[in-house]
Amino acid sequence: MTGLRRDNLPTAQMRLVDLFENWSAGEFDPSNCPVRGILDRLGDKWTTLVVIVLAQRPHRFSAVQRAIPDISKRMLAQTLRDLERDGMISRQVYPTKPPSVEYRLTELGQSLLDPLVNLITWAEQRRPNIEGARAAYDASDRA
Amino acid sequence: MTGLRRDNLPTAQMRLVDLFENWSAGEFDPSNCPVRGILDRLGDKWTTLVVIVLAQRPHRFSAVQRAIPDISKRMLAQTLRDLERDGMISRQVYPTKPPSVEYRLTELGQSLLDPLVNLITWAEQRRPNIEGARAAYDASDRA
DNA sequence: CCGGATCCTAGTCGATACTG
DNA sequence: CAGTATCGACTAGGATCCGG
Repeated sequence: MTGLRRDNLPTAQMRLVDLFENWSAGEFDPSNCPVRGILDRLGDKWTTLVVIVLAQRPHRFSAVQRAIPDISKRMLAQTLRDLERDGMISRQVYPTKPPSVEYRLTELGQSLLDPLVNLITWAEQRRPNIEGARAAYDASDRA
Repeated sequence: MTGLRRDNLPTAQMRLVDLFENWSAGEFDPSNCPVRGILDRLGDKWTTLVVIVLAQRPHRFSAVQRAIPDISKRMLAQTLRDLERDGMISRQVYPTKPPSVEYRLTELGQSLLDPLVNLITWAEQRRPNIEGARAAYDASDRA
């Protein structure tokens, strides 16, 4: 009942079992975990949105800001810098007057779109379940 | 050069274009964005790890803590509660003495494993690229 | 127009101590 | 064993001003 038989498991689960065992073998040093860094970045509130916006087409700084109305300049600049540092987007400066800077996804950035779309699709499909579960939980426990 | 032709695009990108246009049509209210809530949760530093641990098999509270050595009781309890609230895990209390509580993924939680594995796989494959880009960026800009 | 630097607030997380 | 309560440190993030 507590064990896990490897046969007849969904492939995703099997993959995770393998991954986890590999990590555990290496003492599972969390700072060395490749997933943490990636997911932390994706979860940092703006990165995903910026990637989605740039997936449409290259954008200038203020164009990104118009596309995401509730982002501050500070966070936009920081998010763009981090994404550039990770090689996900490229920054092209046109020394016009006034200057303009165009951001676009690199090939690496494009390659993120596939898993990202999977996640978004999952979120869309399962949103009713999640919201239902939340409502039920809140209703029962509030007593 | 700035436009985006719908033909001959990767499917992932096309999906995103569609999604984004739908969102924009509704004024893109960020608080109504289903993805934000999901990704925020996944990015909150522990959720993903806990899901991965529970994907191996059901765990008791302290077993999860042993599997993730650097999580505090406080954060573990909170993460488990949030996941339960979202219907991703179920909480089974055995009124033994001393009490024991077992957590396991629900069907909804299991369904997250597929997109999650995609993301992890992507992160593993692309980690050299990301780390290389980081090193290059830091080397050039430090001047 | 683009974005860096500064200041400050508000939420987040960890350590510790305590309860059922 | 399985949590909760309280506190303090840390930090993400918004507002604003400034420079290129």
